[in-house]
Amino acid sequence: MLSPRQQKILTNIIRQYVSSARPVPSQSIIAEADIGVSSATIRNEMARLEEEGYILRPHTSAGSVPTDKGYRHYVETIGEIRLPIAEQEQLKHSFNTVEGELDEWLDMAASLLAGMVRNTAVVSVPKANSCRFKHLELVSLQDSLMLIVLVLNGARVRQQLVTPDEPMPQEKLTIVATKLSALYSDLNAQEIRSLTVKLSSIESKVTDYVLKAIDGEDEEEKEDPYLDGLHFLFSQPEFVSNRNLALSLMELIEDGSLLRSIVPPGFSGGKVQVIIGKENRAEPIHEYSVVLGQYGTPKQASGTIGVIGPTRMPYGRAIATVGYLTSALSRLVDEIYDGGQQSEQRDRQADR
Amino acid sequence: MLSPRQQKILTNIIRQYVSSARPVPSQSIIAEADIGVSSATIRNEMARLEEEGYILRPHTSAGSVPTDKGYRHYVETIGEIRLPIAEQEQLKHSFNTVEGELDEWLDMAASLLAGMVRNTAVVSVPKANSCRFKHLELVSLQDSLMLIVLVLNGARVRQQLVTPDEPMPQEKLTIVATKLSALYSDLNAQEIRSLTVKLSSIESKVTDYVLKAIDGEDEEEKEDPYLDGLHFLFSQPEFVSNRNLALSLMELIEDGSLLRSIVPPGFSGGKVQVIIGKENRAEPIHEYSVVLGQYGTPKQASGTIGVIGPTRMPYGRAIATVGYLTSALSRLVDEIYDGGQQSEQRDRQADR
DNA sequence: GTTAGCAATCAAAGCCTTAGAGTGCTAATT
DNA sequence: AATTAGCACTCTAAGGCTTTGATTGCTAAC
Repeated sequence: MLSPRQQKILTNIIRQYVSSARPVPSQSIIAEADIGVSSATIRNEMARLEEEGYILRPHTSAGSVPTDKGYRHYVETIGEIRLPIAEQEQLKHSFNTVEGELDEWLDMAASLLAGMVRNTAVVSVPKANSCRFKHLELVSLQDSLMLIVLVLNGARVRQQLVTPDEPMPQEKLTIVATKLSALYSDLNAQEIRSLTVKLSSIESKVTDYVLKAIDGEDEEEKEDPYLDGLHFLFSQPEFVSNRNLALSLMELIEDGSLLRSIVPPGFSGGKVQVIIGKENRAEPIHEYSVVLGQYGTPKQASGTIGVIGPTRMPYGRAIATVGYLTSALSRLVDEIYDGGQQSEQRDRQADR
Repeated sequence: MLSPRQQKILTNIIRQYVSSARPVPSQSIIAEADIGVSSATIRNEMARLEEEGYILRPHTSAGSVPTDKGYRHYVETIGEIRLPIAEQEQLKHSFNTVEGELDEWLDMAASLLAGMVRNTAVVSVPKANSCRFKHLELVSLQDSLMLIVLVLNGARVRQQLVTPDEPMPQEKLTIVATKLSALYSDLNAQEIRSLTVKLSSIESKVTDYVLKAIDGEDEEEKEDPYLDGLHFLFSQPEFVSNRNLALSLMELIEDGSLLRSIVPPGFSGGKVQVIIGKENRAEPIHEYSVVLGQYGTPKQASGTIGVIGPTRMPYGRAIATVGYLTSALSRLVDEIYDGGQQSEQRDRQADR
């Protein structure tokens, strides 16, 4: 519906508005976009763009500001975006400085994303769709205090302090742990429940905890996501003009309910998804946009990574970065969860 | 140096200013403080308080605003403060809804503190002054990936993914883990290093990780502290008047270097410490105050809990709450770290 | 369809005035 | 010597008015 020239103008308006945060006048469009017409023509086109709802004007004699619809059109038409090789290298490099634990990778991902897009980044902990027992360990810390360490599939480690009824020496605990580890190996909660083995008091106490923990994993994710770049929310000029909105957004973020209200109902992996302004379900983010990716695979485990910021956001960069990090984290999850495919795994190793 | 009446006036100015955030006029002092003099007398006293540096005036015809010195005096003279019983009960109750992991207790502490004082709360993870090996477990996740789970004293669990050179069946790993667990039990890094036992390739690889982990614990604390109530920083009127300051503070908080720059060099447990405005070492918090407590004991493990907010802060409440939470967390650390004293432990149990 | 030219529009900044909150000072009072 | 009533003085905050400058909308010519 938009002529190529209109598109070009719209795109240019968005580019300029994203970086300057002020209405874009027809003059600076001719200056920046290499289009062979005068400012008057641009103004004519602008009038049409406004009629169609792609832009709006703060007042009669002001420049153009993109609307949600304008951004939407922009996002739909930029097509595949890749990060420049140099920046990919940089990300890869930072990523490689981390070692070991999943947490740190996720934290790093949030930090990189926030830095690249200069907005707030959120990374949720991957949630496995099936939770299986892997291993159990009981450690006596002192006579009447012991630590249960539970390893689930996907290298998830859970721990809890427990006070047994009577003191338990380490040897005894080791025997219990070994027995239960063998018994429950690779089972899920339901399968463990259906076992009809006679258990001692301590064994059933431990089993109770194990079941509770696995059930907990299967339920809603309660774990707080990794956050970074919160301060960007407040350095943006949008914050000044609408303080209350930014504040309620911040509370949403802090109490951890952000992702729940952001992620749309039918969100499944694949492409990076962009939700712009009023397209958001949650009221407090009607003036914000979100760029979301899902990493991992539904079969194994999957988590969400995203950026949130004012609708005036560098969508290209955001989409590219989220896309890049999505595949990086996917590889990671794959490595941790899926042992079967040796060949694939070698690929991954080589890739890093 | 201050007459009782001057004290009374100063205290009242602070109380009012803390809750209203606007200069306190002589009128409202007579209204609130039950002092048998006229506003003219108050004004005379105010003039003297200003000369002495306890208060200052935004301009000639404005009311009083406390200075750092004024707050300092106030804090020195309020004496022992206890939380009202009702609120103690409430805290205790919230605390008891949490179960199990240390992390959750700390998170809860931050959340409660922030809520009570309506400011940003920080709780650092307790750092043990000595780190000892407790237990080791190796879990095979797939042919070429294994998980090392290391338990240290104080119920600290550390984990790392490792790719061994050759596939290792679980049985083999269990044997290795059992052997090393027995060998290193209750030793610290140095003692482990001084052992001269011949180790297999896999055993020494695991040992390397163990040593690295223990060394890491002994070093600077790198773990991010628990944060809550960040949004309070931005709902305060102070934020509007000095946005840049609040922003740099927020960056400080986000990159985790906050506690390092807050905690004064010779800070050791005991009493709750209050650092007001310019008394802070770090430049970005010269208009903020910090109320700090140290929990745990130097002998076992200790962490820091604190509130940070504008100098206009409810010091009484803050000190009382930090004090309360300090002892609550101390009990917790004691329970986890110190097994020797049975009698003490029973007390603690009864107390909850 | 494009464009030059110019009047019309509007926000932002500056300036002035006013209102009122609150003090400082003086002189009277206890 | 301390207190206080009373009043002039000070200073901010708010409102209104004007000016400035950026930018458009429109018209008429190309």
